[in-house]
Amino acid sequence: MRGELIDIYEALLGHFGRQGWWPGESGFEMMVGAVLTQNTNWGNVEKAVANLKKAGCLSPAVIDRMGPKELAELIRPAGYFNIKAKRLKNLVGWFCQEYQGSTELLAGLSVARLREELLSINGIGPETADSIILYALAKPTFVVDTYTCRVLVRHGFIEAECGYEEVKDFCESHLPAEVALYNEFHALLVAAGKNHCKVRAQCLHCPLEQFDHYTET
DNA sequence: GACCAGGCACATC
DNA sequence: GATGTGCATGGT
Repeated sequence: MRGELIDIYEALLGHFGRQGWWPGESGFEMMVGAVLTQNTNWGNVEKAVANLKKAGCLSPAVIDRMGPKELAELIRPAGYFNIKAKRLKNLVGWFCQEYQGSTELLAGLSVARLREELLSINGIGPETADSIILYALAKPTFVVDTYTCRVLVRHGFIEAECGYEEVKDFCESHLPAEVALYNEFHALLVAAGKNHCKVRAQCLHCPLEQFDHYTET
């Protein structure tokens, strides 16, 4: 018995508990964090966000006006700071120009429209777009990342060759479209991905051990 | 010192 | 269409 996707969720929730994502005090801070965390440890993102706050720069209008060099200096701890400064400027420029830097205005759009617009911005790929829609705007779209794929492949839910949209469609078609569920599940998959080896090594009660198709990779 | 971390765009074949 | 590469800091 492989179990259903929702069983994986329940097992992870039971083991790791609620993750409380996304860390951030405002929708805009979450948008910024979504770009800064690209291929980057969250601890480093927090340092960069703290720099922005300390400098009084964590607002759409300020970042929109800043020079890319100045912005890059502030976000240096997040790594890839030059490219991320450009990406942030692209995102915030669009946000200010089209939506007056208002997350309320942005949240008025449909998920499909938001995805289309976000994906057209250079530097915003599918995971960043979905993270913004789900976490900053609280609208239901499933966020896929490397951990999602790793865990779901291990348990035979998807093929290793599946692309982003395929994995997303699979998850959305096997779960109720609820923001709170999508939110928590993604965070739990990250926790599972991070803790996987440790959990397997140290305990006989890996949260997913009950499921078949379990293979070490 | 090697390896990894909550990706993405672009060049090349 | 698939595969490879640059981007960069900070923790383990």
